[in-house]
Amino acid sequence: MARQSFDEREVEQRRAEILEAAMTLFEAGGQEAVSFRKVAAVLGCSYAAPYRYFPGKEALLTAMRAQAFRWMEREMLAAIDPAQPPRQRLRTLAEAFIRAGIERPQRYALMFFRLTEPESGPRSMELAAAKRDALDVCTRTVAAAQAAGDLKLSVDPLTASHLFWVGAHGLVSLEVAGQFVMGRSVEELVPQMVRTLMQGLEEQSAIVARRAAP
Amino acid sequence: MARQSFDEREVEQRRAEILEAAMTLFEAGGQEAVSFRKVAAVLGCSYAAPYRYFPGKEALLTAMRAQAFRWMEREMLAAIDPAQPPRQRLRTLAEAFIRAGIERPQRYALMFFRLTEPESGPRSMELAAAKRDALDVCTRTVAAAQAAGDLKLSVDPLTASHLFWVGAHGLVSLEVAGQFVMGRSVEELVPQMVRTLMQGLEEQSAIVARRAAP
DNA sequence: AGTATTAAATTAATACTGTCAACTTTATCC
DNA sequence: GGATAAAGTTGACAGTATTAATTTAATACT
Repeated sequence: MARQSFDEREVEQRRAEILEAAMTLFEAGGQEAVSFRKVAAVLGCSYAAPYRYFPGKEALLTAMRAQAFRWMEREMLAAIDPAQPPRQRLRTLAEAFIRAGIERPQRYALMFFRLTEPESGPRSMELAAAKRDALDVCTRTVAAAQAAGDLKLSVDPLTASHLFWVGAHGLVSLEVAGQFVMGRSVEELVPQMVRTLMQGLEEQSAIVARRAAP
Repeated sequence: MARQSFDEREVEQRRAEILEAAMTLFEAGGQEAVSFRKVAAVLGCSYAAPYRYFPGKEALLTAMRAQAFRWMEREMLAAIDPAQPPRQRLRTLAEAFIRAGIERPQRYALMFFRLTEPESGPRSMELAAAKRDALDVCTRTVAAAQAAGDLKLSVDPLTASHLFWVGAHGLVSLEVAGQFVMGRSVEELVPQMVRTLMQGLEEQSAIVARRAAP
């Protein structure tokens, strides 16, 4: 028999090279700067070669999205400071997410600004995993705060972390899409959102207690 | 001298026809189903004719966005029931926004899923106005609730309405982008988000009072 | 009425894009 | 060395946005 395929390592290596080239183009000029032809030009191969490794542009974008979610996860993990009290840690985490998104609007848009289409294939698996892992950082932090007794939630931790996620995403996505032009900056809104969510999620008795004995 | 231009009415009429054709295509197949060539085909003119009325695709999309915001404003206004107490009215408004967005994901994406680029030209003015008017519905409802003494805010009404807007948008945009695949539906999250925001935005003394004497 | 003027519309052309099919190269196994 | 099959290349098709050159047609003035 003849050679049947690259070593799995080689294939994965080539895929990574293509992905890297695509990411380079993306960082330089956003989503519309990425095309199979430009990617091929960067790699010095012909424009149809990448099709051997990604069945279409959507697959390439899916891989790029997964990478972006991994990046976001790292950003969040890097922001966690174990020295901080759990409550404060959650606040820091939210701020890190928001800052990261605002500083890299293109990447954020890649991750979140798209319509759902039926996902399938190995690339989508990886994307789903990356997404889950990023959200897990948030969920764990909420759970830790609750376990430490620093945060008394009126809902379960998973719901609470989802609501934090939703709030943070609302802020970033509106900012990135330029919907705050009404003379108001996100900077003012971020701490207010975080405070509002914390206060709104806490057991009301906890608030009373906190006010009575700070 | 010869004819210098269409009557302004005629020009605006033609523009409206083009916009309508574009919207028809959009409703049928989303953003990628809209092209100058298809619009022209629908209108029965040549593919470059629309350029007389919209300088480029971005201008056409801007006009479409304004229309979408006007639609959202109508949806919200239609949901307002003066018979309801102001507090409940706000809840209803949030739910109407969220429902509308989820039912028309393409339209919602058109409105919110895009990166900021320097806007200019008359079309952008109209878009900004439509956006402002839609948000104003929210702001007015919050202000009315506060004026009626039904809602005691710990922040100014404009900030409060912005936070409601952010929360609602967070929910819709994540849902529309298919980010809730982790086995949780928006339906559960919507009321929780609304309750959390309301509770978090209220004066803490008001909560205590509400608990003491419901 | 006839003609000059000029906006509106059309056509041709450029430069891209994603994707597929046919073809060539090339590395490995027997 | 020759067979084999994967990897890569090339050509082609059907789109896209956009611009420039050109044609059409309607008006205003002589």
